[in-house]
Amino acid sequence: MNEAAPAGTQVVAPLKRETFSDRIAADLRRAIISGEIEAGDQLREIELAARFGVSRGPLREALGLLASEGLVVSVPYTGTRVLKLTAKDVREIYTMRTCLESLAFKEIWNSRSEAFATELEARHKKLLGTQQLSDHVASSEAEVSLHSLVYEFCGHTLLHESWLRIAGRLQFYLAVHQRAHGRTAPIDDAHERYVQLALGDSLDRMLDEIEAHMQRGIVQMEDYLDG
Amino acid sequence: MNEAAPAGTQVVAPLKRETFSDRIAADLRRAIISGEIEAGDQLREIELAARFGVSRGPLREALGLLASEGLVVSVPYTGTRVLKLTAKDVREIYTMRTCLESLAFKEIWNSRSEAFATELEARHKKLLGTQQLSDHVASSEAEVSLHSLVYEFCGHTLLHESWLRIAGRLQFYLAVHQRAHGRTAPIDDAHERYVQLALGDSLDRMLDEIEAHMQRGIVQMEDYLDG
DNA sequence: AATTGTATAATTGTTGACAATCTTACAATA
DNA sequence: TATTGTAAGATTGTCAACAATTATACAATT
Repeated sequence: MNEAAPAGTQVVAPLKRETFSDRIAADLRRAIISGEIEAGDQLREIELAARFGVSRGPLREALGLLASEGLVVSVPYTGTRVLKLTAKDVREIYTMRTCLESLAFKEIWNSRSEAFATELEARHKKLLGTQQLSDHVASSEAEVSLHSLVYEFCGHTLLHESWLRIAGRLQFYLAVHQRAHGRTAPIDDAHERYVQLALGDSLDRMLDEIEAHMQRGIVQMEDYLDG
Repeated sequence: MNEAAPAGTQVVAPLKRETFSDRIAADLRRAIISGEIEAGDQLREIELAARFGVSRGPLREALGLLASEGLVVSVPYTGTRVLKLTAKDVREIYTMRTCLESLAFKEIWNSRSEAFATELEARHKKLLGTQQLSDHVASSEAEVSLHSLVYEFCGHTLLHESWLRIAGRLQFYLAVHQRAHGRTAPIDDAHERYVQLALGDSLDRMLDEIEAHMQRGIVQMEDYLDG
């Protein structure tokens, strides 16, 4: 092999040109989260290619992206289906979140900016708005967006990337769960407390809140499965 | 309230048929980690397709897999190049490892099996062997394999998956680093201590060791960059 | 009725050709 | 000299047809 790039030149913000597969992956993601395509459904390549007006090549690439996010699972020569979440899956999502989000707050704690605070409150307000409108999809998106903030600001690229890889599954679960419940109203003031502590002055209390927040999420899921 | 065996058809070990892209991805991974393809090199699809005797379709899929592992980075219409690790990248890998491996040990601690202990010592012995042979590739693989064990045994699928997604980058770094150093001999008895504590009876001491282990890794990397 | 074998259909895996985009070299211009 | 425009080449993106594999229906057999 040959030819590395010149040592000095640093690639900055490649300004990625959008390719078909990106748009298709986004559309499919939306369709899955909104419930238009249900959990367990098979995603047929020919059918979807026709629907999006492309050939199977780019479509396969889009499915590959979704598979890397865990939203679909594909078996060679058999097909790819929309993820069917189990209770174990959800528990794992929450324990992972505890771990990742704690690290994110540790990383950002001593350099929380004004912009961070502003944006955090903006996203919180947006979440409250969607909850009042009973818009399940927008609500799940807003909740994920609220929690995404710390990953976006903490400056830890790998951590942010790891978060993005499970954020889709979380949003999928939240949307499904809320649809099943038939409500989007918050069960308590958890997010108020979350925002307040995130802007407060005790990292330890924030970390405790994260753990408690996730634990409540697990309990809520298990209650739902029992009821 | 736990555990599986739900009604309905359960997917049992799909026995994945191997497809071209899997084998190609594995071969490319090996070539990248061994240094046959150097960091920063461009991976040309036509050239690689010819080398592996396939068309560009499966090859592109293989590149997609490597991209999802972070071993290569691709820009639309421009190409995909082998990852060039920065000091920041390496620091992030180690802080992520601290976070993930701690969770893994918390999960497994009270259910460590006899098989776990046996396999841990087996992999440790294998690591020592490769280090004496000064085989950089095998040594980096053995070291990653040693640390992989806890993820394989802890029963946390999502955690394991997250680990696999950074394990390739870690092995890549270890191999590059060891080649640059020209040695594979351990700098201290870190792995002895790691194994001993992993089989010991204090989770807290194990967690401390993980943190220290990763911190040493970062320091070692920074020393190398300065020297 | 349950099981097994076989032909058929449906679906994914793979290929080679063509289109779109980027990179490079180089001449024209100020 | 430095800059800009342009054309050629190289590389990736996309497509439509073909091959390999799996799933289904159904008859034959026990």
